[in-house]
Amino acid sequence: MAKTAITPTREQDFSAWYQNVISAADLAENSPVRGCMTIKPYGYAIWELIQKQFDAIIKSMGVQNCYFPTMIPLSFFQKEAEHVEGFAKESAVITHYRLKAVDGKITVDETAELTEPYVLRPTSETLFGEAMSRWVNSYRDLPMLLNQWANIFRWEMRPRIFLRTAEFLWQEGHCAFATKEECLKHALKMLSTYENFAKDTLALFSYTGEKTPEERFAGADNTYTFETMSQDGKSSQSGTSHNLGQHFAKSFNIKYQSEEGKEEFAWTNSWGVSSRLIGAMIVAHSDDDGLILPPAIAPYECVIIPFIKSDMDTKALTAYCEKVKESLLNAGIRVLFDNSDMRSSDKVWKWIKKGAPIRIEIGANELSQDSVTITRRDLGKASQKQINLKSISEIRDVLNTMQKDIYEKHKSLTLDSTKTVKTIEEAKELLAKDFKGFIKLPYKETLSEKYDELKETYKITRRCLPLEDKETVIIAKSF
RNA sequence: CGGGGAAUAGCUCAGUCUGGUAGAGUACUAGUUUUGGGAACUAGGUGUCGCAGGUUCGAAUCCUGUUUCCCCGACCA
Repeated sequence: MAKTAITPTREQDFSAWYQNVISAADLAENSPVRGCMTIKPYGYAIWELIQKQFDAIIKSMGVQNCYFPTMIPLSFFQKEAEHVEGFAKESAVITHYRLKAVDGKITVDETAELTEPYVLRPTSETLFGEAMSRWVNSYRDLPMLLNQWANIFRWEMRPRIFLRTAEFLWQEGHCAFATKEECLKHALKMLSTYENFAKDTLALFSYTGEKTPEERFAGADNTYTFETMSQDGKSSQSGTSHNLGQHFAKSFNIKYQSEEGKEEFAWTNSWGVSSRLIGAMIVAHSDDDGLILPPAIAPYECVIIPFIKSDMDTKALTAYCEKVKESLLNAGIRVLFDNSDMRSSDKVWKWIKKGAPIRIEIGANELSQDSVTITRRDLGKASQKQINLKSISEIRDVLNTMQKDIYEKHKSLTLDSTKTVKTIEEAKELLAKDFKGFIKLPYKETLSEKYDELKETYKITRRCLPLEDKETVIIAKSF
């Protein structure tokens, strides 16, 4: 069997494989702080590309960015009963504002206790609610479409790098509307925006749907989600959109005067995607040789690797590589000329593990033929081909095709690993045979003790009721 | 937060039972020959043994506490 860059393989131990892909690609590492990660430059570059592209989308939809403090007064949580219930168990709380040194040891100064503790934001509905109560006055102020890019704290009991960390990065949109209909329509619009973004940018196929009541966001009328599948058949809640109805408007007193001069409560929604997207993308696409990045979020879509022979004119080769790099940059392609003095074959492996979509090899052959040799990361050596420098812009097409192919592959994986059954007994049969994937069945079938039994035994959860068919529920193991 | 495992060189780990002052592979540095999916030889540098106490003439090793990671649960808008 061929040697793989990552051990163990996905088949052998998916969880260990996942962590090794991240460290081999140099994306992130565990930090000394419990449950938190340090995102390294290559990993952060991926997040920046996600940020940049999604930010452009929401701005084109009329959303404006703003920024609130990381700390939320404890009293804000008390205003919405369900909400505090939902987040109480995973909140980090700031209680003191000063340190002291005793015998050279730094400790908390117990005399410097805050009169009101602050909660490190687990989400910002309360802050936005309080602000909107002042910012919304007239129907002319609506809709108010806001977003913030921020860090979030949730004291997770069992963290997993990117997929579930105690601190993570996200965007949270918070919007207020004059009518119930507008608000719901917009929440659903954001859900489809996420679905398309996941497809076009992260090459992720997803199931979109509504969360069942027990999975709903604390304080929402409806929670919508898009769920993506990992290669071991588990589901990741990759983004959500909540229709908050008037819960927060009433708790925080977000009122406006209508055209008729009447005072009305606004309707609000909120929606977010986080750095979990990176984790979802890794478990969906990567292989036993490491990371596979869809071109749209690859820090470098192409990496040029020179192959130097001892009797070669190094300067001529370097100059040629620079020329190739220039023409790719001119074609709007993110490219890196890896001119470091590693061995060429080591560079090849390095960029395989880091998931660079296209590897461009340039050596004596290419130099003499005015060409380059390209290899697609997802297809490996079989996809290797030589193209002429004159038609170098064809690489753009290869990247576009690759983006689509990775999506189609993930779509096939998901559809092939989704089984539809009619009864809870059939679902049980599947799970008993160690089925890895999603199971679709009539929702009412899961409203019995038999489902609870299944849930206990196989650790499955209701993922969502697909928008197009709310009588059906998708159940799966969760990340 | 409960149960189990772990923490020693950048990385993977041996050494811990039986206390005596730190080791391998790999990586790294230099040189030579190499280079198209993980090169070979030669010569070198590398450690608060997670952290804090304790026992001891002496602690990576024994004891106590603590932090972090991994696995299984519970938890997870």
